[in-house]
Amino acid sequence: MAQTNGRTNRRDIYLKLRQLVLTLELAPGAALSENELAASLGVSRTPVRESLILLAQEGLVQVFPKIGSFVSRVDPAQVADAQFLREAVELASLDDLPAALDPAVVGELRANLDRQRRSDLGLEEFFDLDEAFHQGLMRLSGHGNVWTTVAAAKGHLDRARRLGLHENESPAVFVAQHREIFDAITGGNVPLARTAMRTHLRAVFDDIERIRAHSPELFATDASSVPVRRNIVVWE
Amino acid sequence: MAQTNGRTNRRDIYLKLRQLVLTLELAPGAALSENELAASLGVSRTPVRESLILLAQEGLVQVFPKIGSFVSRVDPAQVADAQFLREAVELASLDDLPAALDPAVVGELRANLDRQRRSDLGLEEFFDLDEAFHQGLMRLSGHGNVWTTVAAAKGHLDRARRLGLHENESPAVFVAQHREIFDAITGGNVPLARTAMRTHLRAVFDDIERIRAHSPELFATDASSVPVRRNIVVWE
DNA sequence: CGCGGAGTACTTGTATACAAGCATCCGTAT
DNA sequence: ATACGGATGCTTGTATACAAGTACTCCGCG
Repeated sequence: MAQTNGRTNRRDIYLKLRQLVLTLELAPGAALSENELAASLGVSRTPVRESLILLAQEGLVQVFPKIGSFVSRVDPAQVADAQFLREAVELASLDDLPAALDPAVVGELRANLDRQRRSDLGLEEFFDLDEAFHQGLMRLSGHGNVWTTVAAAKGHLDRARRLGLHENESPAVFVAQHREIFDAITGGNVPLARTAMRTHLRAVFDDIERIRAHSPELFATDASSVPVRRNIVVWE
Repeated sequence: MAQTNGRTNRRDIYLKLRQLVLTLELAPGAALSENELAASLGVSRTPVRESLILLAQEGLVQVFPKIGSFVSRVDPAQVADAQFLREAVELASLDDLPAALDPAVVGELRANLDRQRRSDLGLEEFFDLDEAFHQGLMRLSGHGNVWTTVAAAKGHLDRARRLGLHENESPAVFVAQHREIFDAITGGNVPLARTAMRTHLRAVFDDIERIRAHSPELFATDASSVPVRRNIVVWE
């Protein structure tokens, strides 16, 4: 928790850039110029640069000294790592569920699921609800804060998921799986919840190779390859 | 993964400060001044400041705008979170062990264990070996890179471990547990490995309350409490 | 036409100057 | 003696100037 209490430009810019990267509005491989970003955002290089450093630590951007900064391409290895991490954590979390579930969180999850079933659900709305749903499950077992770490590590996975859903059918199948997991948990059937959770988490992951064949330019090939310096910074 | 290829002052300073915090040479609660650190290290504020921002994101330091920066006190909640995370990941890793273990890694682990059994083992050496041992286990199942994420998240846990061992007996019991885990793995007995691993990981954790009673000033009480501004920056 | 090299325009890394805010200490008034 | 207030010295946040290095462009030469 990089808590800088008072509102600072850096925090705002960090969150904004992070959002742009995760939503693919800043495409993998795109060149980022500290100067241009600073000019676009109406601030100096300092907060922009510090934000990029944080994003680099998360693996969302790559900074090559004296060369340039780039939105990192989706790295299949990092996607697999994030998949393993979240699966391990979320499954272990199910084993720590208390006998009496917190009714407030349960109600919140139920409301979340209701919104997921709305027919006019947009993609970004679904991702927000999905994120909140999984974090809520972690809170049920008292490990809500661990989700922060998982969330920080799964940037590559999230981008791959977005790629999959952008060119895929509706997220209806995932919504149904969410329901299944939730019902198993509230029904006290932990083994069933584990099975449903594992199935759910792997559903997205198994799609990645297909996506990669479809849009190879968004994926990393060699980890140390330097992207071309082109300014594709077009947004808003 | 924050790869800035060419050597930069920032990377060096970041690693140095991180080491000082994790080894408790910079005590929890100590005040850090960007200016003083810069002067001590012979550089300007910029690389120091950027390092502190990274450490803040890891939760190892806290930055209060216009007030000061402090080495974060050990937060029992974050220790518990890290414990849960590493246990989930390391146990799940055991389930992914291949039938044929990589002989190179196995040999490396064996050599590591031999060094752990040396009678003149220093504490810092033990911690280094311990870190390498657990990372090696993850590599056996092909999840070596995930250890990076776990390592980044377990800063508070590591500091608690050091506190425990500083005032505790020798790490001999942990070395024996390492051996037990290793033997179970090479013997192909995954269930036994899981049991041994869980026992091992919880051995340290269960000691924390005792340590806390002994040195309460190093632990956080209220998450939002601002430490006193005193310059105890004494090292080397 | 092909190729090489100097110039140039960009990049990030670092240092420094200034801005804004908090805390403490000290002097003054009550 | 005590309460209040302003000066002062610290802090981090931001902006900017400069340094070092890469890559591309373009012109001249073979």
